[in-house]
Amino acid sequence: MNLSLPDQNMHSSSEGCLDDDKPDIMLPCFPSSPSGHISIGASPEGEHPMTDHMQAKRARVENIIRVMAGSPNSRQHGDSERSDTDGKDTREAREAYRENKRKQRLPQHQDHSVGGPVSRRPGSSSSDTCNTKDEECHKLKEQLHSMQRLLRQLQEKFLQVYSQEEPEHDSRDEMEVAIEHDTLGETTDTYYVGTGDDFERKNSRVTVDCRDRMKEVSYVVHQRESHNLQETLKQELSRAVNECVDKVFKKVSSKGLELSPGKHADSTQEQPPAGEAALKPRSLEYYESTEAQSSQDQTEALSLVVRKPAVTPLSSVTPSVKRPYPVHQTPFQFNYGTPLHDSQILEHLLKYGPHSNFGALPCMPPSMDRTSPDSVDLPWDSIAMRSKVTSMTVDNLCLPHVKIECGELFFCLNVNVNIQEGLTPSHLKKAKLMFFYTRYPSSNVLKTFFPDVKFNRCITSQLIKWFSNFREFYYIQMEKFARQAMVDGISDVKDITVSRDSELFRALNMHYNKANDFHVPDRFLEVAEITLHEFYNAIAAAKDSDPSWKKAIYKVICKLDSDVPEEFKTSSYL
DNA sequence: ATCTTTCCTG
DNA sequence: CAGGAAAGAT
Repeated sequence: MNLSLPDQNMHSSSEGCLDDDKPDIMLPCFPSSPSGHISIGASPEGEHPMTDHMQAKRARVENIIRVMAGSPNSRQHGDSERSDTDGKDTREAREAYRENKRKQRLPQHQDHSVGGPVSRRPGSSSSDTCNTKDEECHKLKEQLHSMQRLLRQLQEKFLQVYSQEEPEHDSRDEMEVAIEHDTLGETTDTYYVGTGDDFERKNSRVTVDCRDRMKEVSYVVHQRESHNLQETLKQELSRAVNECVDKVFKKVSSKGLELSPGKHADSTQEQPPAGEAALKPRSLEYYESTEAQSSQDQTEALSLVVRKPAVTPLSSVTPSVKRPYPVHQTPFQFNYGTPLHDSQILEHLLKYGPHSNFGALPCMPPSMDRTSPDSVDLPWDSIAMRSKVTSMTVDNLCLPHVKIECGELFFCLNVNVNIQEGLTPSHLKKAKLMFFYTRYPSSNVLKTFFPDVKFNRCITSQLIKWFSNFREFYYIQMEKFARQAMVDGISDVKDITVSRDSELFRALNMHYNKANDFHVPDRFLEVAEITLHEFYNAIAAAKDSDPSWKKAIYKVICKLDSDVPEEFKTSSYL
């Protein structure tokens, strides 16, 4: 991990904030953030005004993804998924008990300026525009080619799925031939000569359409060397992707994924455990049939529904796929500073699948089998493609206006694609690092910065509890060192400083950044120093005789939160 | 009344 | 760090 975030992401002055008397609404004092504190990614849910239709559609697709991939996280309690390094066997039972006991709803308050500025530079000015344009053009061309390649892979995978489900039609070879031809540049309309299978025809049509779309983009690339090239190409490129993916998805839908309208219920309701059979590949027909026959027992939000394996005996073709992605997979690094290309997104999806973790790994609950990493790639491929197709279309759905900033597209994908249930040690690590920026994160902030976590009451409480524990340790240290300063006979608060050499800092760093592989922002040192001063002053004024003397200090400190850098949304913190 | 936070314990 | 009681906030 080489995270060394620039300190200008932090508040540079605390005084301005201190004057604010509203602890719930933070007013970031960004000297260098014209875009301010508006989060572009926003929260994974709800903040994009979506129609009911869209939400229902999205919920259905999410459910499809989950079911099809047989997510290892499809089990019941989020907490039971937590990687349990301390080996307490009673944890799950305790969690279940706690979950049942808890009645409170998720905290929804205090949404202070989620997310920091997106350091998206307005682009270089006039001087080097020529070279820049050439570079841009070249990059875009590369993107285009890459996307074409990926599209072919997509189609190939797509066909693999169907050829497995419908072995009577050996359509795959046919498609491979088509792809081969396409690769060789043989424009042909003979794609769907052959089986006469309707689906094949449709899919081939998709292929042709997509390819034609790509050709349009190519045409633009070659024709437009003008000053608007960059934007034009971006739009063309992205539109092409969206259109193609959408077409693919529509074929999937027409093939058998039409689900009954979503019955949105309390999303926090319990789900039936999926069991290990949940990860086996299932034919689309299976979904159709079970959807029809068991629709009455679907009382939960579709996105949460996981089919009980007992309902229908599953194919025994692939015995035990426990994990749809490689255990030792390199976490996908994403940097908003360099917007991710669509093709990279596709590539990642193709490589690792929709449930691959762009961020945190490992994310396997201890109960899951980690011993068979070899089994991951084979059957997963077939499952994965369907999920990929639908996953990507989910994002299409949530961005119908074709907002084409790659970063946003990726964020949307990331949210929808890598949903984890349960918090892992890497989530804990990330939370600790976030503490360097925010001591009092709102639940909305937490949701924003843990987009790969499927939140429920329990998870939210746990995350909040983490920060509560962090604070506890923090304040204990502060009090301890403040009292020590008293004992040491320091009479002036100004003589108390917190530097990276300070013992106090070392203690804190050891706690929140044990690996010491994260560059703690200077602002945290400032906040620590302020906190220490507050404690010192209070103790010096003998205010600690008041049982609630710390409250005043908490009130001050809670205003010193900074925005957590965007990188925390997607980067890996392992 | 419900939810958040702190405090204490293990 | 989690569990739970209790205080605090709304």
